[in-house]
Amino acid sequence: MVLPVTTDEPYDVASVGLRVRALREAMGLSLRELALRCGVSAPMLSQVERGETSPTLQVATRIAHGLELRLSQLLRLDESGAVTIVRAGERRSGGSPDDGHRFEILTPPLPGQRAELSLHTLEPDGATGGPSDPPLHEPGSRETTLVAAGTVVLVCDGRRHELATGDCVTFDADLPHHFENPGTERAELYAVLSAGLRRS
Amino acid sequence: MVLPVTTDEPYDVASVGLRVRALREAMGLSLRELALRCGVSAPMLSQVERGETSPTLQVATRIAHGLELRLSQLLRLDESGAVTIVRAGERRSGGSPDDGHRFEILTPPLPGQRAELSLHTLEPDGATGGPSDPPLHEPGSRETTLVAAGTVVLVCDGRRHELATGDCVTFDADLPHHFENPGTERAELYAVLSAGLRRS
DNA sequence: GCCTAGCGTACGTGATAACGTACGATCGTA
DNA sequence: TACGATCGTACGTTATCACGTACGCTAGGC
Repeated sequence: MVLPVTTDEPYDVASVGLRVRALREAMGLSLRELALRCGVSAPMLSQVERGETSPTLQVATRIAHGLELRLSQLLRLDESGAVTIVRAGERRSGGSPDDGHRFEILTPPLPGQRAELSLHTLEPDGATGGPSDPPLHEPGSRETTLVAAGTVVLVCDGRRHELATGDCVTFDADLPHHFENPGTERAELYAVLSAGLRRS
Repeated sequence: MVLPVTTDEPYDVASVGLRVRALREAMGLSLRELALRCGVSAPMLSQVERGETSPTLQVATRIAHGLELRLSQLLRLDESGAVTIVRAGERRSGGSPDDGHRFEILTPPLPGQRAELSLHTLEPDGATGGPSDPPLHEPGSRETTLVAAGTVVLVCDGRRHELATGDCVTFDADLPHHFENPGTERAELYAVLSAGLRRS
């Protein structure tokens, strides 16, 4: 297998320090106060904030807890602060009329995005497909799908789950899965794919 | 200020090792192969996988890259593997008829959830409210909202953004914000709150 | 003015993370 | 059966993480 080795370094470790400092100051805490809260020495915190050292997962976890968030939250680099709007007519779309599955992606194609929202349409009488089609493992990702219209069947890891209009299902997206529309009317699905970038 | 110090340890560091091993084996890689990909020695990887050591953020980042994901993705502990369904009639709901804002939460109330999906209804003629109401900073969280019906105005950090049916907006949820419905018909919003647990 | 209290950071020590090497176990092949 | 190849892990050394202490600094108080 090839080794793509993402050359772009999404977050350099130093930026974590800046984030820690910003969060700490936003909470009005001093280094020693935060040190007490999380059980990490104040000098250590100082070094981490200045990027002079790379903390252990252990202490990084404690630091995150002291800031009242999870380590995975702390490590996100989303600097993309502003408001981004995707107008109804500007959606990225895909799928094919052949198999009766079409979809539109409602979130912007920015890197560092945490959740992707898409609208899927499944034609009646057995059309199959869905948010993350055939292979698409994307380890660690998770999917939430809302049935906005019609009825569908989710086949996840070999098990079938019947879903009616208004039902909402959450599952690990790195398991093999797909949706089917056994009904006689068109089905619409809203899918939230979280923490797994669709490598566009 | 009080120090709530979340007593529940959401993820123990050891579980990261299990996840690394699972992902590596899922990709069909040996310790040495992964070692080459990410620039971390094979013995180190072995120790991390067995939870015998807590890696530095630096090497943890490299390990994550070797597994083709971000560190924040790797660190999520969602062991809640299975499929969870919230039926249309079983939604958690809230809001008040007084101010014209009601909502239903479509995702299950499990801890470790990465994205929360909710459906909001804003009555016409100036009803205000929205996904994450008044204070609710939740540093680091991010929100995606789709206008499913009607027209609304997002006021985020003092700036007004007009949104029509089908428009989709993404922004940092830790900024002060709310939605208004200046129109004459009821508005419906789907909101995705990611990486910020609504502390229920 | 001085003195105390708080801040963030330099210093030196002990703990340990990370490396390279080498060992037994396992497997496919001759 | 013996062999080479590869697996995962134990070992010893070096680099560095993380601690406690101590320093210079900037404010408020008597």
